[in-house]
Amino acid sequence: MATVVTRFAPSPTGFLHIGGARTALFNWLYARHMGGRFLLRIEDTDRARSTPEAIDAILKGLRWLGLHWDEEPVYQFARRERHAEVAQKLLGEGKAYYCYATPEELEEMRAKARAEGRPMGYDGRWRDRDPSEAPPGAKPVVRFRSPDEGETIIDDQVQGKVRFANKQLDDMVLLRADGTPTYMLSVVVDDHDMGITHVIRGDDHLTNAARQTQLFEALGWKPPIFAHIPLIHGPDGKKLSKRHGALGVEAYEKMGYLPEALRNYLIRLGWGYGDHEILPIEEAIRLFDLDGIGKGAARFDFAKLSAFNGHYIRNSTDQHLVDSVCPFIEQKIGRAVRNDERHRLATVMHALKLRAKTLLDLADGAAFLFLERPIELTDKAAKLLDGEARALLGRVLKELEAISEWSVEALEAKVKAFAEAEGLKLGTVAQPLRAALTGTTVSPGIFDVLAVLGREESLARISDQIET
RNA sequence: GACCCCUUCGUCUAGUGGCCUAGGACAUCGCCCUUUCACGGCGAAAACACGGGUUCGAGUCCCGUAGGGGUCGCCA
Repeated sequence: MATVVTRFAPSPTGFLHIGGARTALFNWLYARHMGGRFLLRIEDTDRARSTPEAIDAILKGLRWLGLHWDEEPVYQFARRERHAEVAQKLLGEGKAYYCYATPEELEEMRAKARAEGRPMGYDGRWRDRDPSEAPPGAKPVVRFRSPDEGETIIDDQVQGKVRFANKQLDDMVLLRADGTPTYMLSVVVDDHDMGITHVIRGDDHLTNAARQTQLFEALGWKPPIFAHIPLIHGPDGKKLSKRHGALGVEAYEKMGYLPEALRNYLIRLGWGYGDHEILPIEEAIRLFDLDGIGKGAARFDFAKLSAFNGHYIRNSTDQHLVDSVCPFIEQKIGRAVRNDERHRLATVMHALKLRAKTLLDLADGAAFLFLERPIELTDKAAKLLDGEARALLGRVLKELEAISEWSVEALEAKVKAFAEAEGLKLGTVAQPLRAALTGTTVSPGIFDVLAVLGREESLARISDQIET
């Protein structure tokens, strides 16, 4: 059995969007599962729209997701000579021909075909005409002489057997008038030359698979095995647009999603293995297979992505989270996080991470550590600190000042004893403390907060509220 | 318009003719835990698009209808 070789072949006209990321992921997973190779090919033959920035964004996106490719990426444009050579070969064998039809003529053909209810496309008018009849000075394109009878069958690993009547498929352009190869030619030649065995891509390419199969056959090459995966839709079932999630993966990074969570979410979107939801990458590699891919389009759901993200955050080590969240905190506070602050962050991370779905949430949760006195109160916190609560804080302050060992255990014992002595529920004491210490009504356990803030800062924040 | 694909809870899915009184996850709602919010635990509501067949028996097979999507470039 030959080694599996898959590829991801983005065109660098924009960032790596979520659909592309999933396609890349499936190709990567399949190659890893089969012990094969995963190659990267940049389809940059559209010179007008391809940009180095886009290439950069795509490579960065793949790396962030941990989808490392084997070998050097192939740049399609660099292989144009080879593509042209193949077109010449076809020309020589009569399997392709020069076509001098003008854009206006083509437009006319489409209009006519539509009116007559026929498949739209080129009518083959130069298929059998002698080039000597060419209009003087006109630059021709090279078209593929595609079979006009019979059918082309794709044995798709996801969609099953899909049949196309050959007469539905018109003669596609192989070489443009300027001599550069088109996508249709380039993919076939490159997939062949790169030894690609499995083509896993969006099902918007399903019809292309038929045309490409014809080309493979004309060239005497064996077509790869195809697997056309359904597209991802927006939450409304419509095509994914920017407002729903057709964003570059770097946008997800900025929103505070972990690459492992996005990966897991993407795996589950359109692929299933029984009831498995949480699939760490090694597990995914072990279980991934083409026949687990669903046929229906899936809708993108941020809520579920966030749920996965929360899971991965809770299961990350505290240190890893400190490292990951610091850039978000620095963004918020507008300065670098100091070393002592990192240490303090690490001591409450175990509590913070239970409360976060994203790194952005985590940064919000950690915000109280970075406040400058006197701290500002949210409306809810301010409302909670009425006269009675402030008076209570005064009495608690005395207790806390008397404490000798500023530890979670000692603080807890002290405050609990105080509440009991006052005949109060712990919450009645804890909430005003939380408001005074964090400026909010939501935070990790109050003893964790006291402990991480330290004696001096805690006492100061509390007395700030008593004095006002 | 032509061709192609798709259709199980709101969403992602399990289900490959009897195990389905249709399972899980997210979201929603309720309860428990509890110093807030989370986390965690328990529970509820919630789906086989529709119509015909085939079969002793259909979510599972076939046909049709409806709805959704994709493709029809000298873009990829």
